[in-house]
Amino acid sequence: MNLATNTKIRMTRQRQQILDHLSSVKTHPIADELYQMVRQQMPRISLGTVYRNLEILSDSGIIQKIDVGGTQKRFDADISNHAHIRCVKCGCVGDLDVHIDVDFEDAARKACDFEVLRHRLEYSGICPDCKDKKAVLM
Amino acid sequence: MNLATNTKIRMTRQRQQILDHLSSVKTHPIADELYQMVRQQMPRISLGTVYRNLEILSDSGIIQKIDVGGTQKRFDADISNHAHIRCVKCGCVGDLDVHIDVDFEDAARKACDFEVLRHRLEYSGICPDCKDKKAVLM
DNA sequence: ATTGTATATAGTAACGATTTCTATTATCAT
DNA sequence: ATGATAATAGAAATCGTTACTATATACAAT
Ligand SMILES: [Mn+2]
Ligand SMILES: [Mn+2]
Ligand SMILES: [Zn+2]
Ligand SMILES: [Zn+2]
Repeated sequence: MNLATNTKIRMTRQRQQILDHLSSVKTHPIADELYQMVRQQMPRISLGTVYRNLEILSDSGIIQKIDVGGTQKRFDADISNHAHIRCVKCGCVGDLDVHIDVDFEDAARKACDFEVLRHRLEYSGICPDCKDKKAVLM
Repeated sequence: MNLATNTKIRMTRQRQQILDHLSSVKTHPIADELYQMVRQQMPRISLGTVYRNLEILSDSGIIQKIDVGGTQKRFDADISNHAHIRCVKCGCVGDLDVHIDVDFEDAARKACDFEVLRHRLEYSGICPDCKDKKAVLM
């Protein structure tokens, strides 16, 4: 299951907490980070519940799962179309509103025999914090 | 260690086989697929050796490790700058020579506080084989 | 060709992220 | 309030990848 389903989902206390916490941050947390956040309010929640709900919420199109390399998937309550940049030093992920006026899919259609569906633009670099740390060491 | 190192590496029989097999295909195989290929010639090679050598070869800049989503990393003996497209049905990965005349890094620099280093453009779609299979079912 | 030594190997165990399993509990349309 | 269905906690399992270790190999110097 990968696209948004139109099945209505039950709103459990756990699911609501996960969604609330994810909505309140701009950091693109991994599953375990959300687990730690929600545990403050619900100490008995299980990590499996966090994983399952993140899956259900992203399948429903309410949040998005993002894969910017590295070993862990990240999650974003902002489902608008925007790019991401990952810090090669600390692994943090930031938003990036680049608007490049190019029809990417169309360009790709001319270059292969696939039925082109979507594209993803991802950046890597060094975040402000890590830039500062580097400066201190010099 | 992530960038090309200038340390010279020993050429073992195992390493040569892995490199030869990878160079002979255009399929962007995963580690286990290369393991199966090399096993035809060297039945005693261990999967750990395949993983270690793929790491060493990509650190040396001789091959590239590519991450196009999904759970497994893929490898490519073609180190030229080109994009990839992944089939959402079967997971196969194809090459894509799209040349979009845009300074991606520069566009990103204006949109965030990161020191922008590089970008990656990735596509997903349906490969020719899976298009045919779908047609047969209709 | 022989040697020395740093590096690589096979085989196996460990790891870490994610998924699956199952008995119990909660949601929500009726 | 009831009951059908979906969700939960907690634990075990899965799977890609990495680490460990005793033995073997590559290769530069002799
Ligand atoms: Mn975002
Ligand atoms: Mn390629
Ligand atoms: Zn950073
Ligand atoms: Zn396909």
